[in-house]
Amino acid sequence: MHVARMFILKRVVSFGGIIVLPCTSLSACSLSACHRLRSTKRHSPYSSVDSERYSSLVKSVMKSRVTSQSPETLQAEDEHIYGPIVKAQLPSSRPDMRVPKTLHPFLHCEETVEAEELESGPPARISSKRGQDKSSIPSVTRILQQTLSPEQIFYLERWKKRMIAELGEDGFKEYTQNLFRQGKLFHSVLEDILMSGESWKNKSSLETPEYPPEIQGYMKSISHVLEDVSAVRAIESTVQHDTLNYMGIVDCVARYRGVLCVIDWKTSEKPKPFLSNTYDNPVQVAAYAGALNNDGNYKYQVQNGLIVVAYKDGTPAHAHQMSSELMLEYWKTWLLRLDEYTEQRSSASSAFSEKR
DNA sequence: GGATCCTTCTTCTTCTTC
Repeated sequence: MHVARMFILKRVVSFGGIIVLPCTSLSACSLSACHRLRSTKRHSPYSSVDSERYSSLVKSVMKSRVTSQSPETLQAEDEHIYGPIVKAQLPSSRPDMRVPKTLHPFLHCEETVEAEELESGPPARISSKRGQDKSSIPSVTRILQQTLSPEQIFYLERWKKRMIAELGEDGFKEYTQNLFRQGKLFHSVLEDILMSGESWKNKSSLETPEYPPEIQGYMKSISHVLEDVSAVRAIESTVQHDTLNYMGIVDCVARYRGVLCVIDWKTSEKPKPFLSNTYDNPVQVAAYAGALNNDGNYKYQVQNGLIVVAYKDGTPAHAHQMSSELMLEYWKTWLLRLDEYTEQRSSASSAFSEKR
């Protein structure tokens, strides 16, 4: 049976919970027809079906359920329903069997400086270096954005399209602006708290009226994580890799349960109970740590990472601690992304000079 | 002082039945 037709059948089956006749095209089996079927009498929905005649069809549909849908098949199906995705690329899986061109070390030197006196002063806050052409130094965020996998681009476009269909262009714009505003507010309040020494530990709860109402839930969400945070060394501080030539801003460097970590705070609408739910966040953290370790402004090394996902309803945040081994793995992934970005840039610039 | 940059988020199929 043709693959696309199979999906239509599958979706129809799930829409109405009714087995319908095989159809040769979407027009022959429109969604409105399905709704009509759905709204008909509820008693014994299978009574009108010649089950013997369609038993092989039913079997084949059921058998196909073990096969997961891929971006290719979803795209074909979505194009029937929503029309083609404007920026769609042919998705292909990217099994990372590749190795970075150069395996730059994650740490600047093997001996990690652990001098206690470094922890005594206030947290560092190095703002971006002045007097340099910043446009020539790409940021971690930009590199990650420019090197998203085709799958990521596909699912993000698909999500955007669905959201616009639901909220409209303006509604979608407002929705994303609101997400950004909340994230920024959360970060800035957290920054103040962490700058204030460890006074947050004297509070029984971070859910106090002094914080803006829209982020009180997030503060409650992270309160149990903050209990384990100590010795804050840097907040919202610029890091720049001396040789790999990229920069970024780390949210926080502190000890979490006694281990020095690069900490990244995130707000999320969906629960992210596993590290694998956080998409590129681990790569981002490894990139920051690698930059910090190779930035002359910082006299210490950080081998571990922590991603904290906070929730608006106050549900306890998920804190994903990354071991030094895991950080090294993500460091390699980061180096690959960096290679990819460099290749993109060089091919773009050579195309530009050819044009001229 | 204005312009620009970084960052802030968003993704992974989806439903019923027991």
